Amino acid sequence: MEQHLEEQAQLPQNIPYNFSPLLAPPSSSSSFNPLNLATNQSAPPIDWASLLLPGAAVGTHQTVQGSLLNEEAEDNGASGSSGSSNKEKGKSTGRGKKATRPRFAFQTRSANDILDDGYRWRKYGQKAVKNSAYPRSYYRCTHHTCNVKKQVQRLSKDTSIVVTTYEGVHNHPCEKLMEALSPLIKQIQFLSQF
DNA sequence: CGGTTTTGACCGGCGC
DNA sequence: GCGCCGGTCAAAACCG
Repeated sequence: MEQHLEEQAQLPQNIPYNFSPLLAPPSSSSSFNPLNLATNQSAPPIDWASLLLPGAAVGTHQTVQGSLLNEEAEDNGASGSSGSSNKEKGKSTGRGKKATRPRFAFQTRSANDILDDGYRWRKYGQKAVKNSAYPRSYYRCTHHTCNVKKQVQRLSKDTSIVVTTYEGVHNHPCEKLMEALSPLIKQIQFLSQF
């Protein structure tokens, strides 16, 4: 099933950016848009790495396009149980009780496979996919309370394009972001006391 | 020495 | 039922 690459080539580029620093678990719906990302079609592409880390010299890369895919999946807290891993991948269509784990993918033009989004990832797998000459890498967020996953894949057609697919929402703040924002926050707190 | 990457095995879904 | 294919596990290697 590799057709979804073609699908996302047709979807509009509404990037929800489910990034939730200091945000409670998914009880409240997340149309949270911390950086007030304009989704104007005339807006220039966003250089995420430059936003998140000013000091990082990560070559030239730009977000080509992104898409949102909703899929039913939910975390099972039991992790590390060796032997048999019970995965309930229900194909139930009517029961939408579980909060849909958001999956969103975007393509990036970059010479570097791994773009630093401020979170820390641990690679747990790599597989060769059928229609691509390049392998797909699987990453997981290193926070134990957080089971966000992402996969990175380079297009065989255009080597300069990297497809990154995020799955899930972080339930913890991003350290690098907080670090970068802390002077601003302090300034705001200081100013707000007058 | 602790965390991360590597890499082959394993497993489950799906199509034939 | 079987084989392909994609996702994950886990042990060993690697690295700061």
